[in-house]
Amino acid sequence: MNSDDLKVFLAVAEECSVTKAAERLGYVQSNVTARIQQLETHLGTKLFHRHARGMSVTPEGNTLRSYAEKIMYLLEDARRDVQDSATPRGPLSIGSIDTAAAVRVPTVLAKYHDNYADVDLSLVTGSSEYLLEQVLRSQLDGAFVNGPIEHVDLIQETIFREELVLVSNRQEMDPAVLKGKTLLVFRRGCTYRAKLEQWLSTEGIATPRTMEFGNLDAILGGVRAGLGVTLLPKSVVERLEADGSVSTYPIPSPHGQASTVFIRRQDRFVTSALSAFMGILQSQFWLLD
Amino acid sequence: MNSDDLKVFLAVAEECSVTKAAERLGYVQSNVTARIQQLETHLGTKLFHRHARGMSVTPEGNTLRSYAEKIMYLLEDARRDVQDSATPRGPLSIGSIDTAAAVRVPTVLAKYHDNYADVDLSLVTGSSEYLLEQVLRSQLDGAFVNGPIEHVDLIQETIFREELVLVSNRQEMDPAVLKGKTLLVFRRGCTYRAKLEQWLSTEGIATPRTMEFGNLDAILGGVRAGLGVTLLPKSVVERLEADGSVSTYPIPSPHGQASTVFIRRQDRFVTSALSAFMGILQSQFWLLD
DNA sequence: TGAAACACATCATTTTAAATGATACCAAAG
DNA sequence: CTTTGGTATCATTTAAAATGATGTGTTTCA
Repeated sequence: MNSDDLKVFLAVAEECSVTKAAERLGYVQSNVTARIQQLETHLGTKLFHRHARGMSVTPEGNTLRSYAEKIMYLLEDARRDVQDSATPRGPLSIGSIDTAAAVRVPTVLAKYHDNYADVDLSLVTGSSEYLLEQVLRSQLDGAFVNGPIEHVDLIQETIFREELVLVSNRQEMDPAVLKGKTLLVFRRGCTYRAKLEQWLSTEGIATPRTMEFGNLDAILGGVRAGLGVTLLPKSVVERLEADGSVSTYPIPSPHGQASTVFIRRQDRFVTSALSAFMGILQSQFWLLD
Repeated sequence: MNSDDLKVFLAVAEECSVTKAAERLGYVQSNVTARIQQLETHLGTKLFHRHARGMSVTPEGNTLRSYAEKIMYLLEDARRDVQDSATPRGPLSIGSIDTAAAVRVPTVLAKYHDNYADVDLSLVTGSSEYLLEQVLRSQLDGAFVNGPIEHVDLIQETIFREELVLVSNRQEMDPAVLKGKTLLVFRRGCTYRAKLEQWLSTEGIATPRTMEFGNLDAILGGVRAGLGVTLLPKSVVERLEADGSVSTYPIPSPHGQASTVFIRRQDRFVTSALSAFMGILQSQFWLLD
């Protein structure tokens, strides 16, 4: 048994399918079948249940899986640690929630790129839940998400605190106008929506109807068109408010506070590229807590 | 890079020699050379310095080495964890210092063998230092050594406490007789010797001359032949004392106390065979502390 | 109910990577 | 200045992995 066997095993375990795993690995199906069988023979254990829809891991397979994952991470970290020279280079994948990506993160990225041009930087946006998952799977080196996060495998550092405001195209703003209004929110995992509902329940106002949008610009477009109101960090709408296209209403504490944290996997090797990124964060923002 | 590459790499790193590594792995030298070169090319880093006497790892090589060791252990543990069925079987290597091997351990081994005949049990004797090293290298599943041990990678459990006594062939025994006597000790790493010296310094008696022996029987033979005296756990010489061939003199506390601990690697998978062994220990002795 | 779609298994064949064996080379020790 | 003890090179063999075509069994749905 070696790490290549485990790589094949893991692919099948994750895809629950020999065919899909083969596709992902760039192999032909029969090869993957053969290698799984070989591994099972070698260990003297059935690792998968076969059924018409695909494969599913047995308890023994599950045991192996946790080892296999650790080994894969170690192999990758070993390569990085050996190759990583002092000056940052190579790929760096950062995730960000849409709101942070709109106002805070761009300046960080710009400064980072100025200083470390050899790093191939990429930014992925998505919901906090999605980004968290990606960081856990080591698909992202780190991500800005809504905090606080509770997870043993992650390290979080609070980067900035945001003041949440209700945003509308009306001139005067008042919580009461929410009655009968529609709330425009992100599709999934919107932390702000939960905050709003908490607040409204203390105000004795019923939760408004909601419309779900896929991105920030769509939401802001909707607000300007009078489609409804939304809840966003003040910093995101500051410019729009200044030129009069929207008006805002601050949410009182504690509901009006949101923190953005930078998360990364606790046990993975920190590349010099990532280390430098965190350095920029520290230099640009007070690291809170 | 996969775990097979790392296995070859580790062998060379440990042997400081391609030739020896090849021998150990059952390969031909040119193959190992080629694979190391390939690995270096792949990582873009020199992993070894070449000199006339062999190879030595570079700093980068050293970095890789720690990862490689972890990965090797994980691979072995994965196999064990998946294969290990509830009923203990397979190999179990236990180490023991000579004194414990003489009186306490045999009964444990006997009982273990009675209960778990399918386990292929082996016992290695040696100094505490040697056994500790072997356990750390996972050459032994566990070992009885003189405690206490301080090591983050090891778990220790105190198994029995021994009362140390001076052993002589004379009838009357007194610390003063040590003057001008020779002390018979084990070659290296003898904890008892240190204890004796501590005690003697409080008694104001000069450290006696010493003779070094390789095993317990030789020491006891020497004592009976009037060659000198020795310091051993009371339990070891109880039988000899009863039949009158030696006499003993107890060392007062705290110098006269020695504990025997069972150590095992902290982070390795505990096979059912080892688990059962520790179960026997618990049933036969009070686990102290 | 039967044909299409889907998924894993089997097997003969090809391809690739690893291992071998012979030899060259190099530096230190004698 | 030759032997010894080590690594590097390279043509060749061998073994393992990957492929491609085909078989078998299950579900889906017309």
